[in-house]
Amino acid sequence: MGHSQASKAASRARILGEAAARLRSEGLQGLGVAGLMQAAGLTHGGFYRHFGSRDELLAAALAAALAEGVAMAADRGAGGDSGGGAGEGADADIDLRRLVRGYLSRRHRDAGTAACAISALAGEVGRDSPALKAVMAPHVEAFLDGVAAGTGDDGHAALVVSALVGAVTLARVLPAERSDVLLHQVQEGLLALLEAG
Amino acid sequence: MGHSQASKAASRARILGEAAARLRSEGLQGLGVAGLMQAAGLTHGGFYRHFGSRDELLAAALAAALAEGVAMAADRGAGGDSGGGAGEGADADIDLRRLVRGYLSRRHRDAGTAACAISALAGEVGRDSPALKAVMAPHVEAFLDGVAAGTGDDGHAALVVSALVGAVTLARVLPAERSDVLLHQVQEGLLALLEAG
DNA sequence: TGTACATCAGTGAACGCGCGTTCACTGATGTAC
DNA sequence: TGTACATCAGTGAACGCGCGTTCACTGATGTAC
Repeated sequence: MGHSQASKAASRARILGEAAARLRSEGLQGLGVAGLMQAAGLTHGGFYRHFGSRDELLAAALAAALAEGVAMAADRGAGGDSGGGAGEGADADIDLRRLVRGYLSRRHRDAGTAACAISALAGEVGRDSPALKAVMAPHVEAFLDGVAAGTGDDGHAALVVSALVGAVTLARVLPAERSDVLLHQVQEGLLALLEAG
Repeated sequence: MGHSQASKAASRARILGEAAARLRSEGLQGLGVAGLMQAAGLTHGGFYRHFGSRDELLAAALAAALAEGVAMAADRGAGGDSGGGAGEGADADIDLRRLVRGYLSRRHRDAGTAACAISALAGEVGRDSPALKAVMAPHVEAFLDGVAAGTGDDGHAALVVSALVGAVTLARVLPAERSDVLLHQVQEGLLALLEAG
């Protein structure tokens, strides 16, 4: 076959995008080289033209998944719909009420492939290598800082972000009805908290 | 060799206890039959005298890990020290302030083998089989109910439990200093919330 | 109480399988002349 | 502009390895007489 430099970059982007999606819906352990390459329309042998090892891919894919979350949060802050991402406030401030409602929506809970990488993977990453923690930690800090910019209080931000992540995580374990109730309760609680300042 | 019925029960208990510990510190995927049996002082072949399959073990070990959490929470409620467990209020009410302080302690964050199974495994279980979710869900509900008995408000309980689980999960990803700060901030926030009622 | 026997917890070698990784190869791309 | 050549993205067979699982076997346990 033999392909151009441009198509190599496209392949890499396709592999990373697919890997980020699989990471969010299947977890760190669910990401296999063979299946990933097949999903990207390639054979497994070519993988090593793009990444030195599966571990290297994991770090890059986690970074990609987290970066997409930032982009999604930015979209939402600018008036996008509900759903997945979480991340720094960047320059534009986050609309906190919108964030709370979107993050604690059934849609985000069931998003699978499109869910926030922090809530989907923090548990596993916390048990994994320092390398992977180092990839995720700045995004968690940026998320905290972004919310703090909205609340004007670091302590409140820590509570809000923890509750967001914990609630979605627990909601994915509970049966449908109770899960919906939990999301709604935490949503109400956080909105009241934001109201009170 | 050949052993008595009493020693079979002891072996099973040893296997399950070791499995529960490994589950909490390594996650669902970290639990291998060979390593587990070796840690229990047996060879891998004997595993199938106790469990029909690895999946069956997983369900039993998850239940055991969660049950130990209930016992730990009960101990704490009765005046035990800080640390791991979370679970239903059983009959005795939970001391909520003590729970918050213990759950959000560095000790619990770093507990590994002895950490609360809900915070350690909820992320993975939420992505796993309905069978495993069905094992964990009642414990999450009991945890919520136990805290609700203390707050007298289901909504507050949902927020508190979500924040506890989310904070510990995020604290395991962040570098030491920021992690400590996060735990402290969420602790303060929740204690203030409990104060306000 | 002592003897013969069935049971079955535990052993350790072996299995099939899927994984991450390697490698010889192909052929279009991009360059040198 | 056309020709010769090096590069290297992608192919697909093969590898070693560890996993969950199976199985023939051992020998103490517990029972029947």
